[in-house]
Amino acid sequence: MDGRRLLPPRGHRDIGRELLRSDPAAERHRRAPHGPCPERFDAGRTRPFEPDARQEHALAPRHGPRRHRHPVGGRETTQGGRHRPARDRPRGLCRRRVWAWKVDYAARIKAQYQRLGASVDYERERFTLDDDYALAVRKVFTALYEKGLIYRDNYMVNWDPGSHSAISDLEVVNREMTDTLCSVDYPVEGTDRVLTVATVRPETMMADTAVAVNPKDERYADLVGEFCILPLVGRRLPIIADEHVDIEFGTGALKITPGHDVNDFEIGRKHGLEEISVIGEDGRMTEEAGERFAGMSITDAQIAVAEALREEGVLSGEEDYVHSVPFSERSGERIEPLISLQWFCKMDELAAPVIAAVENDEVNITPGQWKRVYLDWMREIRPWCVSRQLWWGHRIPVWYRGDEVYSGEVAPDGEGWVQEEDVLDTWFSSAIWPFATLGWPEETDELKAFYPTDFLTTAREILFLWVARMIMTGIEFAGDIPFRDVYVHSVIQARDGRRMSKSLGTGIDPLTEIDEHGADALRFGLLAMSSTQDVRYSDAKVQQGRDLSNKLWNASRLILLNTDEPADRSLPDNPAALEDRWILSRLESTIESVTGLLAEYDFAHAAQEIYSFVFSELCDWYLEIAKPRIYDKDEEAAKVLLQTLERTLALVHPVMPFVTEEIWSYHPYRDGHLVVHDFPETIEAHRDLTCEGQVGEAITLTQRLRSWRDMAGVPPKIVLAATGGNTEAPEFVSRLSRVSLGAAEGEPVAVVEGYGILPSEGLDMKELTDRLNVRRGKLETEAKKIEGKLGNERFVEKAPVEVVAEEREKLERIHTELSELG
RNA sequence: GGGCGGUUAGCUCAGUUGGAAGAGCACCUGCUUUACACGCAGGGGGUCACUGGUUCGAGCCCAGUACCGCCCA
Repeated sequence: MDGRRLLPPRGHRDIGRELLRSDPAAERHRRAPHGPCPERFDAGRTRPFEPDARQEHALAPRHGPRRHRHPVGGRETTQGGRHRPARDRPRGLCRRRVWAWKVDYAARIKAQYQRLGASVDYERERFTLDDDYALAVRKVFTALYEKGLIYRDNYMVNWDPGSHSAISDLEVVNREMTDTLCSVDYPVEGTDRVLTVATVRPETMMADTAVAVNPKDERYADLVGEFCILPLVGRRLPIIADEHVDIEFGTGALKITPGHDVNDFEIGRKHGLEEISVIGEDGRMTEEAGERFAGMSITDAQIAVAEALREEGVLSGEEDYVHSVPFSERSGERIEPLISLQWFCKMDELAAPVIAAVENDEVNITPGQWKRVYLDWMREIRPWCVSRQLWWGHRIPVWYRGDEVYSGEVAPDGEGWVQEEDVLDTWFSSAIWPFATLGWPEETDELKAFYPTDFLTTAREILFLWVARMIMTGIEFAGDIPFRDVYVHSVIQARDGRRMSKSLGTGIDPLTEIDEHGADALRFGLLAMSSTQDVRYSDAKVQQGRDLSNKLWNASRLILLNTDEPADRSLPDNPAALEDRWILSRLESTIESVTGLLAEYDFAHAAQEIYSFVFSELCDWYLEIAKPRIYDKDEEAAKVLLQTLERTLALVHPVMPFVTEEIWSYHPYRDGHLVVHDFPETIEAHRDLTCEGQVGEAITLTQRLRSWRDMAGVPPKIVLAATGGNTEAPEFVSRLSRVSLGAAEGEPVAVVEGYGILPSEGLDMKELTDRLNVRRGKLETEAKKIEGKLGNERFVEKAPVEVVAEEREKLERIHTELSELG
């Protein structure tokens, strides 16, 4: 290991999100000669190492929900249950459990990465709660607080009644639900008219503070500015105009409940409406909901409120309504949008340089379509809720004493200070991963050497949550972007096209796949199958990887068991044998192509190139052509074989590290491990396009002869003889086609590519005639098509001359073959 | 409701600027050829979702339709 990598965090439970693309890409960077900035990489999902949702869920209920907030700095809300005492004992317990878990989990992750063959520095690990990392987190928080970018406020959050915490958008999953859409009549004050509103959540109506209509809606234009009366409660609600209201939906009148609906909250703030909460953080109705409903669960309240409305005769309609409803990924409970006292970070100021960095291509996002998606999101960015009500995590570095509030890296001097109970959102500490892991805020050698990094691979769902925030903090605190390239990897779906997910049971465990097919096969398969942004898991591609691994092994056996180490390894630029020049040239083309594809992060095509070079060009043709010389211990052949094998192994190693390293250990040129061997550079002198053309023609000739043999039903053992034709054809054509060219004179029974095939036993002339007739039919159809084209004056006139000339050549070739068929 | 992606061989997917439809797997026929049957050779198989348009020429460009998927609201 070269000591330049950081431990990629987090385990691979499912590979749908966890492709190893960073590894081959990193190796390309590492081995390719490049500038003074060495690289490091964060592999895979690389969410910095923290307990995940399941772990937290397993911990939290055991100690009960934590609900203690210091009210300083924010307006109190009307929800209940927020003044419970702090529970220090559970925090301590939880912390110990998390650390025990961390030790165990870190070992598992490490083992998984090792089995997958990730080329990282296993000596360097960082845990987000390490002392120095935690200090960096506090420093960042304090700096943002002092700049006035972090503040405390009552705001709408995704409240998870199950885990008793605000949760991030990422942890919210939307599901289709059928609910009852209730139409409720709100009488308009001072008239006998009613405004009918439609809602799936009648139980929140006690928190209504307005009714809104679209300003363009003529039906209600005269009512804007008037008031209506909230049924059951009797409160006066202003009728306001807001463009957000959909004229087509329901009656076109929308009840506004700023305390319990995200959109209503925004509208409420815009119009300065009162924010009332009737649902508590425990998921039950509060006293604010009125005696009749207080204490009820939301489901019970829904039924009870509908019943009450029915009694009053204002429930004018009920129908089934299918819509998507947010649920917590942590607890499985339905998310309650609640107004809650939380810590926020202002984003506008921090986002501006991030938008600029991406717009100016200082940070490239691949594939390009994500750049726009990313920018769209960044331009609409909202304040970030950074506080969480969990037992573990980075405790917010804020202390209270009476009305005083202090933020700093350590507790303030003096008596009576109480630290904030809330902890930071995991993405807050993750946001500084690229530089905090390198020792920031100290100006360490690592920081100087490795920051900024070259690239990051990531999943698209955390492009905003994490990647954007890393860029923000990077620019703000480390003084530079954290990486130049962001590669958004594709999502592998289950074999049947469904999303991979534990709850659906559609996950695929990479370790099981490795047990069955080997790590090299899995790595190859994942690269090969990930051509587009959403692809199905393909067992066939993993099989292909296994086949490639096997092929490499066997080809190497042929080479290594039959060659002696040459006294002088160097090769002339132009070896005497045609096939030697050919394979060297083809290898150069392949290296050039693969290098280019890796640079573009086109891993699927890179895998394809490698596969076809090894199978087709190296094994099927070159090794077969060279076999006699291999067995004869031809020295120049040995040099070509050993060098070609060496360079091929180095080329394939990033994709298949295990088998290539193993083969390398038997290679006479071995000098240290392959993992630190240079990625092959192209050798221009080996390029020989004339030779590639010549051998290409010889290969085509061989294939035509073989095909003809098959058509004529000639048994494999029989060697045919042919006369005439091109006397320049390489020796191997005769050998590989089992048609001895120019070996005899006689009256041919057929002509193939200008060679006259002589009569021989085993020739089934009947079979041949039948099949040749089929062939003739095809050629004639094709000839007619081309003749039609060339007969079209407009084609000849308007198409480029090259295209027309090409068509003429094609036609000529067809006529030649037709005449050969006789 | 808004945005994006997809629809090509039995299956999973390629197809660069418009110029004779490709790969892997599966299938068929041969082959115990001394690296490899996880192999070799040969072969069959496609109205490129549908409709219209641009063009000498469309899988590719334009408009619309249908179905599938993802993201956001």
